[in-house]
Amino acid sequence: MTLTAKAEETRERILDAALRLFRERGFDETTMRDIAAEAEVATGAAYYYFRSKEELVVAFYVRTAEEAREIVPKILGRSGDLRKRLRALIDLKLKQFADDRRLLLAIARIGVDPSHSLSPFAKETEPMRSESIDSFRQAVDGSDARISRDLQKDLPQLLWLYQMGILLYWIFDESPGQMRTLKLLDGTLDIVVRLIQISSLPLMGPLRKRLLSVVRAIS
Amino acid sequence: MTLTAKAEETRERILDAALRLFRERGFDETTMRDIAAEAEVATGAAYYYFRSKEELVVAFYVRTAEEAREIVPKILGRSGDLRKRLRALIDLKLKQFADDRRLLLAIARIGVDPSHSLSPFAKETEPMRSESIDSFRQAVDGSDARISRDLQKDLPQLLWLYQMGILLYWIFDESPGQMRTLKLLDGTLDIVVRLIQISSLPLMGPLRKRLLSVVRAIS
DNA sequence: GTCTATATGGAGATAGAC
DNA sequence: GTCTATCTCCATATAGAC
Repeated sequence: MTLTAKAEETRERILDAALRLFRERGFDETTMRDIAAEAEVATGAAYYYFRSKEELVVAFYVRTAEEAREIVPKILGRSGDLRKRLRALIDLKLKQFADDRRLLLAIARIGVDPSHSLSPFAKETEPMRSESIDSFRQAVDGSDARISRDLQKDLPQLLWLYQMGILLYWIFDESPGQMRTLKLLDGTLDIVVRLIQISSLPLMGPLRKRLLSVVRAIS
Repeated sequence: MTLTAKAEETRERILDAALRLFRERGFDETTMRDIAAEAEVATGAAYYYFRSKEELVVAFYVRTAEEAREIVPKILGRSGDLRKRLRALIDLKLKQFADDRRLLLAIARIGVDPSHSLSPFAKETEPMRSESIDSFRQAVDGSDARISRDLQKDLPQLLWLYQMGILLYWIFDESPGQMRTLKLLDGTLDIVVRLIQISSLPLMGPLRKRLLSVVRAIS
């Protein structure tokens, strides 16, 4: 998988050409022929580096994940408040994708099919997924919220799922400045944090255990 | 939109041929040429009646919705228990689609894109959607559960959304007999009903109001 | 209105040049 | 290993026959 310098340059040229065209005219409106022409290679060359058009979008997604790796520790250092920490993580993602929001539509189409190898839920994308889940683990563990031990184990995954839901809503949110998503985020994040606290009360043990056993049975 | 008898027969022949082939070899593996050939018409004829391959799946979906219209009142007559009533509605859908579960994958791909005219969330499919939501309204209204008035208004839509989530999970559930979905249903339905009851307590007014205001802001 | 014959344009595959 | 030229197959469009 290690590429020569020349190959690496060709690959980057194709990816850049693709992202440029996707931004200009949209994913569906851009053909692989267009991309190859823009990068000044034959169509087959584009397929040599990216097995499908969707894989170009995934490559973009991977780029942002690499960026995030460096940023996450910084933004988590700012506060111990769980709500703020979660908000920081989600805001980062939204910011990273802000200019290419519609592009994620292509990923969303794949995303609903977990058997597709490029789905965020597929085995093949496990490394990226667990890295993302792990950032939620950091957000939880480093916070000053008191969370029952059993919940603490599965919470990061649940929060990641919550983030995916928010992202999905955002992708299709055509309200000005996507303010509907911001409202959704404002409203639900508050509820989520409150539910975490409520369900961590000893009184809530039975309901919490039931919920967690369902979560474990299906995931 | 009223078809002559002959046209109606052709349309049915094409739809039946399509569903037969979809079942035999799957949606992606069946081409419009295959379908037209199986129905003994030209490719264009298939497109005359169905604007796209997906529309054939939607036609199937509409068939089951028509069936359901007669069955729903019967199954809701059997018990006043909210949990049982909701379970009956969801079980019906699962039963109706049981033999063509994988076919719904084609709808799921569309489904995530609310701007697609065939999405269950699109304006164009509003009649079907509201009929389905209305069956949940019947399930709630006719039950013996005590539900706060404000929640009662939005609850049917929320329950419909819950059902869509279950269906989505089921479509991709490859466990034997889809028992994972049944576990998910068993576990979550219990929690859902309990949450409805808990949140209807006067004590929960503020949290409930916050939740409902979010729901209204985004839908 | 109902349908056939034929055309178009794109995703992806492949043989083989270098 | 990198890449070009060319091919196949399909969804969908369209002109026009009946």
